[in-house]
Amino acid sequence: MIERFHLQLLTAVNECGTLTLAAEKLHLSQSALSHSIKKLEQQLGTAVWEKDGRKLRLTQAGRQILILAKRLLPQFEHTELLLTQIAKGQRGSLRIGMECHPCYQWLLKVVSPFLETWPGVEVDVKQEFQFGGMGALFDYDIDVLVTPDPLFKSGVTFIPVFDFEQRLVVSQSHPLATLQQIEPADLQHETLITYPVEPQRLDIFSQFLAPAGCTVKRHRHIEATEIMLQMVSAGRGVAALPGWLVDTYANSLKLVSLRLGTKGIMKHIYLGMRNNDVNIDYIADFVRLAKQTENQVDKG
Amino acid sequence: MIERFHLQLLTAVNECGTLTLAAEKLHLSQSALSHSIKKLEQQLGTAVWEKDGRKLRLTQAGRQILILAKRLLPQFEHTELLLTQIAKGQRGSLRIGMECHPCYQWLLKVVSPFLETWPGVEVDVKQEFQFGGMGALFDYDIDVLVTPDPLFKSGVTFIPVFDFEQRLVVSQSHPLATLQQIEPADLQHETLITYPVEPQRLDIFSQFLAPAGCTVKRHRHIEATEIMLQMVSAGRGVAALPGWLVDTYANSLKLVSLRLGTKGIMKHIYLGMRNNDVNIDYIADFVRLAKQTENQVDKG
DNA sequence: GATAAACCATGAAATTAATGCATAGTTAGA
DNA sequence: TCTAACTATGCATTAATTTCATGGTTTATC
Repeated sequence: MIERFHLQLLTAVNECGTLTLAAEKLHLSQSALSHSIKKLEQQLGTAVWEKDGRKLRLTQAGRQILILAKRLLPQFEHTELLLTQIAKGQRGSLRIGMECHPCYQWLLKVVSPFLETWPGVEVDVKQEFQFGGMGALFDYDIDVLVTPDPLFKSGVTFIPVFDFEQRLVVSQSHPLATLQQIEPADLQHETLITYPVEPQRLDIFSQFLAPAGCTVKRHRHIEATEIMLQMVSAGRGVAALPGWLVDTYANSLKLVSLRLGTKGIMKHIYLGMRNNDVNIDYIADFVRLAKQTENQVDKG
Repeated sequence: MIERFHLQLLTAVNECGTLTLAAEKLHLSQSALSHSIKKLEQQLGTAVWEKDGRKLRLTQAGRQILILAKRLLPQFEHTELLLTQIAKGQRGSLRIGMECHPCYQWLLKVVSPFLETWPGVEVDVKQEFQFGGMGALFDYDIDVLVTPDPLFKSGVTFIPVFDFEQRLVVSQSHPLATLQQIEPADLQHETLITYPVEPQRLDIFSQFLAPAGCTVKRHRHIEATEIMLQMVSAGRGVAALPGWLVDTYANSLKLVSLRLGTKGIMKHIYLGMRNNDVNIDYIADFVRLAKQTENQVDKG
């Protein structure tokens, strides 16, 4: 069996020229190396060096091992370096799961500084999960879940990072645009545009229309946030979206956002992660950065 | 320090799923593996697996090591396979040094069957040596020396493999072409074409012209055998070459070869090799094949 | 929810391997 | 022929690996 030590041995002897000097370099006795060589040669069934006077010359076999050493040793060392970085929490992978469609815009603001601070961490964003966001977290498909619906189970920690109001978006020329606030009945003749998810996961249904026993004239699905806003801007329908998100497009698309009900629908975005991971440096920092964005958004 | 054993350990656990089964596969106890893992993790400063119920899941660090394992283990194994072949004498390198210009044609007849018999042996032919063929042999620049001038020194063995007569080549229309044999004085008005080496290494000078105190009208150097023969064919000069070599071109180039002196110049090609290498299977076989060609050439 | 089965972890003892010491055996060069 | 500079080797020592026995956890089953 050729061991890593043998590769180092070959390399050292090759560089130093003699066993004695190689032994010094490896902080071992000349005797130890001599014994190692003898054992290796016995195992291989072939000499690694042949003595030429008081020098050692590599045999054919020895040359092959040296070639192997030159190729493999740097790879060992590279991986070990990587591992010390992982151990120090400087390197890893952060797979973010999104259970909140409009939050994508917000996420970009968090990821951007994160990538700069943590060059060694590979970031990936996933949006579809076979067994839901929680399942993905438990199955190690993702490391952090961005969701408005935390499920406080053991083994997982949820941290609130961002509050916002879910508001109705209409175009500036829409009849509802002048109202102070929207009541469920106001929507009965409207086309409501939402993301293509089950209605019970949409607050405008579960917290607004359903409790009042109201419905809308028509319900349309659109995947992309920007297209959705374009449709609203064109008067093709209304949508329920985070206030801060609407604000960023309000001027350019001539949009107005309105409170839903008297108190408005208040939402919170949570970051969920496995308890074990909470103290990983770069994950803690991700949470910190996520919390910071709130202030920026409020101002913006 | 990540050792080869650790790579095997990671691989085995990855394949078997559990420590217990991996231990079986590696012919060790489950306890031994558990101890090894603990030690490795302490050295690395990071966990390799994390327990999930009664299963083990690789950590980020563990995944890196597994990647390393998948890349390095096959290379270890490949080299070990190579070494067993070297140990059995099935593989190696045969660097042939040529100190006999025209023998190149002959060498091809030896190398061709050799390559078929010894697919694992890498053959290389070298023709120029800083310190002569013997020096190259002693310096391990070559493994076999093809030469007509053996130097019987200790440490090196020379084996005669091939006899031939050095003859004068002239074109069929040359005035000398009708002679039974050539005497030194016959060449005094001729242009002699030779390989570009020192005259003392050319038999026609050292064994034929010089002893008789004769010279030629002109002496030209040409490197390539075939061009040399073309020149002779065109009546531009005469040359001294092995009889068998001339025979192969006699018809196509309208050449005649003539005996030099009454007894002719008889030559022997020797294969020289280091004593240590004489018993290496493929080198012994190379000598055997070299001896065989003599019969073929005689007939041809 | 008790029980058995399947795992992994651990301490201590036993075994095995690696290492160093002292020294002998070579070789090269003065 | 010496000496300096190496490598090889037997033996004692030290360190490591491995096993054994056992305890603890988790999962599945009745």
